[in-house]
Amino acid sequence: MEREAGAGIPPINFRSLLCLQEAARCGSFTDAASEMRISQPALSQSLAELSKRLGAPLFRKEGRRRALTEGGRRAARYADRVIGQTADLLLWLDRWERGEVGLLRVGMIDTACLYTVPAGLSRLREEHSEIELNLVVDDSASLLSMLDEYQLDLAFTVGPAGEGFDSAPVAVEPMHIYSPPGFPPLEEAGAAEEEAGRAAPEGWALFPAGSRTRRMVDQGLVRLGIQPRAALESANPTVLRQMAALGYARTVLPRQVAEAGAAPVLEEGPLAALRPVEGVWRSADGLDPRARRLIRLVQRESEGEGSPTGAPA
Amino acid sequence: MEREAGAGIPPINFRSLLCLQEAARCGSFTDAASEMRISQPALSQSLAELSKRLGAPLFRKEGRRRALTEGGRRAARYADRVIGQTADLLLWLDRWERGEVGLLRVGMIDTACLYTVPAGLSRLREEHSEIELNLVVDDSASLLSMLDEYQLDLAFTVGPAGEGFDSAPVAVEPMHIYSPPGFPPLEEAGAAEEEAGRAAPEGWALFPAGSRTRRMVDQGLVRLGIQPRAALESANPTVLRQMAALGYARTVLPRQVAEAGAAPVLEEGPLAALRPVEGVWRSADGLDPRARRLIRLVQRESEGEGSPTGAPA
DNA sequence: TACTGTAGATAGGAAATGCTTATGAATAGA
DNA sequence: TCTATTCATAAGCATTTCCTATCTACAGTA
Repeated sequence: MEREAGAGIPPINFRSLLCLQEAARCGSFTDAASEMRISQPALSQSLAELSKRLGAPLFRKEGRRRALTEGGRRAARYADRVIGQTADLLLWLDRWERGEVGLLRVGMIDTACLYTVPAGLSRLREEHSEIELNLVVDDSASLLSMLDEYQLDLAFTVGPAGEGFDSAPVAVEPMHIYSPPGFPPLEEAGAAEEEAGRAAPEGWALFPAGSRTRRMVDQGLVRLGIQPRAALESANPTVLRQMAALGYARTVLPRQVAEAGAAPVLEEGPLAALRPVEGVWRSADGLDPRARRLIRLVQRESEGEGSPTGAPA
Repeated sequence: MEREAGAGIPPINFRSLLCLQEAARCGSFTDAASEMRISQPALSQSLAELSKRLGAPLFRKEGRRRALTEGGRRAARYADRVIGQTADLLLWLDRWERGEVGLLRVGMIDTACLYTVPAGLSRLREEHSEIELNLVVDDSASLLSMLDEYQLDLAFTVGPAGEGFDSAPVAVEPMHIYSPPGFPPLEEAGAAEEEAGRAAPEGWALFPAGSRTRRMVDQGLVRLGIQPRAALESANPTVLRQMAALGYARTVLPRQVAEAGAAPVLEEGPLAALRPVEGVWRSADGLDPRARRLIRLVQRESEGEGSPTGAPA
């Protein structure tokens, strides 16, 4: 036996429900028609058609007017409900289109979650409490694949985003070399390493090999004449700072991370990279209205700190 | 400012809601179309049209398929609700048309309420507890005018009903003359009254002047050679019996009423009239299905007691 | 009783809607 | 690169829906 979904439901048009609602309210076809700004025969026919499709008489002749039958009253209550629900839906959809309600699934890299985004996120919650937020923190590559798989609507990652994505810059993080207080000066360290190949005692605490930031850092260090040895890898910048602060290794961090600790125990060396943080979305679907709001707020809140170079499309 | 009832609500057809529901369930336009036994382009267009009218995208391209957007999910939930409510309405209307549910407003004369109708009414409540009953007890003329003014759907009155009404007989009540035990025999009483004009001491307790039953009784008494003097008038047959039982007057009552008292204190005289009790409805609207059920049950229950001569139309 | 105004129904034609088949464009998988 | 699949688009036809004009039934009134 085949299950038929809406089997037996006749093709009712909302117009006819509006006609019924109005006729029930006015108690007169003529008045209802003029209220609805359609002709009297149109309303009359519409109601006749509705009655036929529902399979029950909705009106009875009472004098030269028509009065609702009991079935008609029930159908009118039904029409009220349906029209009300429709109005609700239309209202919600409108607000959804405007980005005032709905779900926003956002992915962020660690530093974005720690420093760049939270202020804008707070503003968004203040201004639009009806936007439901889902947050994910991961590395750029993972976030982009989640975005691609429609598990996210927006991701704050290290740029550039690449094929299939659009993006708007929200911050540029200067990444400096940070050394523990007791470490030898960078020049000597670099020279020593060059001489002894990889025998130099001072290692580095770095982002994981293969990550966007790591590539960026590696290139920067090379430009500074440094070939770093990774003594420790972590995707968590706070971990890197901690290791450096304990004197185990040098590291390269966004300045905000390095300066976040209680006392400035690390010595800031030269700039190794300028890491761009972008809000990214799928180009195929365009920018979600809620995501647009968040990006705008993040850009506004980070003004002066990072470098908001452009507005989202 | 003019209040527009359903202003801004676009003309949505239920077909398109069924399409949305099915597409959401199947996750594929092609499958949904074949489930609904319409062509794939029909469903595709229907959904495009719906989306346009709702003013929001319901689907997004995901590979070569289409996946619901958040607005689409919401619209689909809405479609589920509306379709469910529509199915409920259709079911109710069907049962209403069959006379299984709904309101039945019934008027009855006293004796119908006391003897003819209650058994049928009980059966109706047993068999169709979802029929809501409104009962009114009054005299035939009042009931017929209430029926005419659409305050009743059915009335059990003394026949014949007259112009604009149809009817079905449910009982015939034999009405006899009943005298208190001490009263003189009827012949002498009649003679005495004829001789002395209206000086005879024995009065009559009768239905009110102008009532259908009173006219019937008067004619019957005339045929018996009696010109009754009304010492007391009441529309309540129980009152008439009581007055007769107390020895104040003769009366003419349906036998059921006369015999209803604890002991048979009244002496039954000759038959004065055969009072027909009918179920009556407006011919313009036809017989309400619930009313038809009740009439049938009343006829069946009173079989053997009264005389059910015919079935309702 | 006949006259008159009003409420709703019916008729005929134009416009919109919805369905079909045929075909095109984009994508996933081989 | 080829092929199969999924949805979109196009063109033609049937149905629905609306309009104007007219008709019928009823209520109030002379």
